Amino acid sequence: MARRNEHSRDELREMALAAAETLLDQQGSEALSTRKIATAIGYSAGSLYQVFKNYDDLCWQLNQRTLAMLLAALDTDAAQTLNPGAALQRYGQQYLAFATQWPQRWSLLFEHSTPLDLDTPDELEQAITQLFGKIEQPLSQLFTDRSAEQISEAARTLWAGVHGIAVLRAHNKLFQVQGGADAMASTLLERYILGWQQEISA
Amino acid sequence: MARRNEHSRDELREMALAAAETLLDQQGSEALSTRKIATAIGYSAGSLYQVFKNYDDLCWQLNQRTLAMLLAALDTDAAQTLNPGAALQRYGQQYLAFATQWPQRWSLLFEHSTPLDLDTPDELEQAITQLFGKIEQPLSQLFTDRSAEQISEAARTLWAGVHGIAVLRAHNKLFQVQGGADAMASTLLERYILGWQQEISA
DNA sequence: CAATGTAATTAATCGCTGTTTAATAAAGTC
DNA sequence: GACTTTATTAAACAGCGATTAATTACATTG
Repeated sequence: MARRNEHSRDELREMALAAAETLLDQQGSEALSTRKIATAIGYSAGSLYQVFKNYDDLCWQLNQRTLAMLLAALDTDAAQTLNPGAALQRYGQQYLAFATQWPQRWSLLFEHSTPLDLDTPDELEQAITQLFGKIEQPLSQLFTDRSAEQISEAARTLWAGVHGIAVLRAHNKLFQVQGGADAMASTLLERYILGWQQEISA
Repeated sequence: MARRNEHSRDELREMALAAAETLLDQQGSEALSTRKIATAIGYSAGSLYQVFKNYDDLCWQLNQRTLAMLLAALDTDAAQTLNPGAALQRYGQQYLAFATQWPQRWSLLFEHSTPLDLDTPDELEQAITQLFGKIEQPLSQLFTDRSAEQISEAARTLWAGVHGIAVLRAHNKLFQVQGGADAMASTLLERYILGWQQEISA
């Protein structure tokens, strides 16, 4: 068959990733496959290997797009105008909301573990660094007398905490109250900050 | 071939689960398969279906054993003699240590999401409830004037927080400092408790 | 325009997976 | 010893990621 140049390489890549996102959203990561993606865009499965190194590479590129979406979702300029504590609260709520809105994409982002041979792509690591940077900013406003390392560690701790809440909620069954995740993240952030301020004044 | 009754049903089940744990520890959950497990115990893959409903069921039973191990690891009576704050710290460190010692089993416990059709087995839910109970005890000692619901929510929040730290550490690359997880969990617990106490006195 | 070379696309194949089915062999029963 | 029951397996099925050879379309040259 081979209708050549009907789509450019980049077009094919974009079509495949878009189709994969749709399949992922509708059927979950378990049901995702090269054959289904290829069929969805009217190509053969083998053609995907001209655009992706392998299935793992395709997943990384999916995750990269998801991370970009997540960063954009946290990029409301409202965070700039709010006071630092409220900004942190807002980040937490937005993170949980993102995990709710895109459960499958968000889940793939963290369930897809690096298969030991290759390490995390640079662009993914940069996005994660960017994510932590967002949290460090209001934190450094709140704790001006703390070192950059302490701010960085606190940012990672708080993000890990909110992430853990999202993880447990995603795996159902761990919370009886459904609306509890938001409140839990809120108190986690509030009490951590209050406690840290208490440490300093002591 | 069919040498019958060489092993009882329960023996076969035990052999399969033990072999699966070895394979899991050595090669990870991705490499685990019914054929490999069966070969390891000198049986055919089909024989496993007399003891396990399906592969998912086998994973659930693996996870059940892992949860039992985790509960046992947290069952040091030292927690009873320590003051509440130190007991919580100890639980956190022991949880992180468990995730370090059994990375593959611990990972399977949370990566293996329920495939929608069947819900989490009762025995697993009970074990999780037991886990939360352990955390609630020192918390209720620290915060005697709080309601059971508030204690319960705090226990889940703190456990989610420590769990999130373990998750991020397991997926490598998210922390530059390797020994940082312990310190992060420690400060998370300490500052949360301090902050909560501050809330009360206010 | 025709011939050649090149690159895209696919059908077929490989080895793997979980799962089911029919055949087989051993044990229990009368 | 004959018959039933049950454990066990080999074989098959559908699907997976990945590779390969063949085919088809395009581009380039003479």
